[in-house]
Amino acid sequence: MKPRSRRGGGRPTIADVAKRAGVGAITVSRALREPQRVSEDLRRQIAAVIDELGYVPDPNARALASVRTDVIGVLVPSLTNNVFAEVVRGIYDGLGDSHLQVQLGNTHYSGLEEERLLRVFLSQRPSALVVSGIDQTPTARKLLEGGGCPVVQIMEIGPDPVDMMIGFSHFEGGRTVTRHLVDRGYRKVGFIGARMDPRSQRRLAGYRAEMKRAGLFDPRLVTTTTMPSSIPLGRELLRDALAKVPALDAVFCNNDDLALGVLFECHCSAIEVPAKMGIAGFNDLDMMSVAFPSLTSVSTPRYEIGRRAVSMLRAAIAGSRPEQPVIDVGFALKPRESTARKI
Amino acid sequence: MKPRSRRGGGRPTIADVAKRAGVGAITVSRALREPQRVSEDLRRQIAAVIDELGYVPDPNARALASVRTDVIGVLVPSLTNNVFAEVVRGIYDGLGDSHLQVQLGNTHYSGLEEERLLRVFLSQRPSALVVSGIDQTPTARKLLEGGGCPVVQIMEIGPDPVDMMIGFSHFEGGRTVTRHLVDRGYRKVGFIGARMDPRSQRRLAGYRAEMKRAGLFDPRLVTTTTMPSSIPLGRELLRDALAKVPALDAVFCNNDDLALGVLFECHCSAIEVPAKMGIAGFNDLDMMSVAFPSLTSVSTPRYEIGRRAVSMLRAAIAGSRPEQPVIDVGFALKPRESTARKI
DNA sequence: TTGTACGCGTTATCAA
DNA sequence: TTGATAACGCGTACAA
Repeated sequence: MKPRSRRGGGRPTIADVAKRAGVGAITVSRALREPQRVSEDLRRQIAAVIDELGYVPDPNARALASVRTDVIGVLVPSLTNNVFAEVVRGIYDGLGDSHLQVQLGNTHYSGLEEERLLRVFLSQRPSALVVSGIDQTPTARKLLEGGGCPVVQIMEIGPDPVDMMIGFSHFEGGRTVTRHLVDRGYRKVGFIGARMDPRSQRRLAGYRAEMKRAGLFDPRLVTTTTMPSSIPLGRELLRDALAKVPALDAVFCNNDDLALGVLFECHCSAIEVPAKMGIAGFNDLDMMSVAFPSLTSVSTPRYEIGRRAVSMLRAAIAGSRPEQPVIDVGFALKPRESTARKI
Repeated sequence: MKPRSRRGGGRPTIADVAKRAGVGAITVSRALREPQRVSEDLRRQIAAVIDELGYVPDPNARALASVRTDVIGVLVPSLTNNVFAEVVRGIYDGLGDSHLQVQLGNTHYSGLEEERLLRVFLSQRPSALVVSGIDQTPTARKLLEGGGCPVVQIMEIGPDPVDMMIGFSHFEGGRTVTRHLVDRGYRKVGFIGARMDPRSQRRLAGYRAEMKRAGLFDPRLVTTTTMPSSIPLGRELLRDALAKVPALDAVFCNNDDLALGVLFECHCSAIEVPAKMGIAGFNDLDMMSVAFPSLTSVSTPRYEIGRRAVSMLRAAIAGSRPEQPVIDVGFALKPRESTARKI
């Protein structure tokens, strides 16, 4: 019989703490997770030994031995995108004093990558999952439904939640902006879009519906690309749009980056904003209100979505199902100088 | 003796695969990790069974049984900040076809939070670690040195690496921009800075050194805040700076967001750029070249830093120490219209 | 309130 | 090239 070889770096284990404190290992375990079930005396004693030895629980061993871990998996299509960065911030803030850990995954706007990450995350037995949007692949949906943990889909709402949902209607958002432009007297209202993920598509659908209602729709007014959105791209797309329709007098941009690019292109080409060109963006990043002229946009409660998503999950983990599984947080049009044309 | 209870969701285990394939569990394990050590026949057979059963290895069990996991921990001060977002992109791209996984941690510019995350990460026995900057707390430094895995400090270089380093001198960066402004004939050159993390501090030090050299330094030219950087904040800070020094004729902004805010403030207050106000930023985000007028900045190889950091780590994991533990990737001044004053 | 026995799924070690 | 056995560190079930 050989001595224990201690394959792991020789870090103290729960057994070391137990021996030193003169108690059973399970008591140490309990002192950590359910202090109220351990007597005051032992608790203090154990705490002292833990401190002395510098004991840190091994999360892997914990995960292996337990049915559920304390991690909540969060899948977003992008970390760079300010929109999701704010959602993530809301999520972290929503954690509060809970023991939950966040595991972040970046799907890069790919349904297949979402599937892959879902498998990776699910293999850790998370206590809850956050996924973005409502366009999961059938396989991903099955994985979510069979995951055995609460799930919340964020940023959008739709008729058929996997479990819970919190977001708003991008179709209505697109419609609202478009109506605003039309109401301001713009007639050749273009749509400029990048990336064109499902939410962008629905904003476009809202634009199209409203333009048709107003009898102003023309497919040549729509300029999109699947390239990632950026400020430089906004400049390019406006040039493309003007090449197709020189009489263009306003644009609804897919998002705020594009809108800022459009503004720069207008400055550079001496196109007056809002007189000769109305500009509206989407999401209302903080730069919109300080640009010159200030830019119209649609404010979306991204931070709140992250925060409330976690609240819903924490409640679900605790066993209480929400009365309302689908929450519409809405959005708010922010009319500014860039569409303030004298009518 | 009770039947195995199968606590974990009933997923197939390596033992199931082994039994079905008529081999030992360890052979399945090897077929997965070191295929060349398993005969062609068995390999195919095992692969078929894995496919049939839908077996997925449990990362926790793997981590528990192994000395090292395949994760590389990455600690950055912010995920929102475009600079670090690009570093992270470089890191992912640098992974290539390796089996390495990335575990991301956000320190929120806090040394204590960095310490905490370091403990969390280290408890997973990562195969390598990436940390940002060179200002770790003494405790964090000890943790890194005792972590038993390769470490690379990124974004900055300094005299005393924990292990490896890749970055550039922020002091020199600040100095270079300042010299550029002075060379263009600006005399009341202000410094505007937000957040003021260690790297910002060193850029400020570079500014100060150069201004003193030119005999132009005045503490009232410096306007900083610890608030997070943003475009709106750039507008505010310029107003503050002008209130202190109405004769201000140029500003070196801590970063590009502030520079863009400064530009908007100039537009709004009808201050001519670059004639009455020179503007320079730092990092050269893509918006800088398309703004109107285009904005001078300092291009920093963030993506490359991420990519090469991973290369260094992969080499170190494979056992080869770099000849050069500290790599200076430099930076490049990008002079544009915003500082193109006729001299 | 505390402890005992054992299983969680995998890999290291050593022998064949 | 393959396999048997013993860890890895912790939590669950049940007993005391």
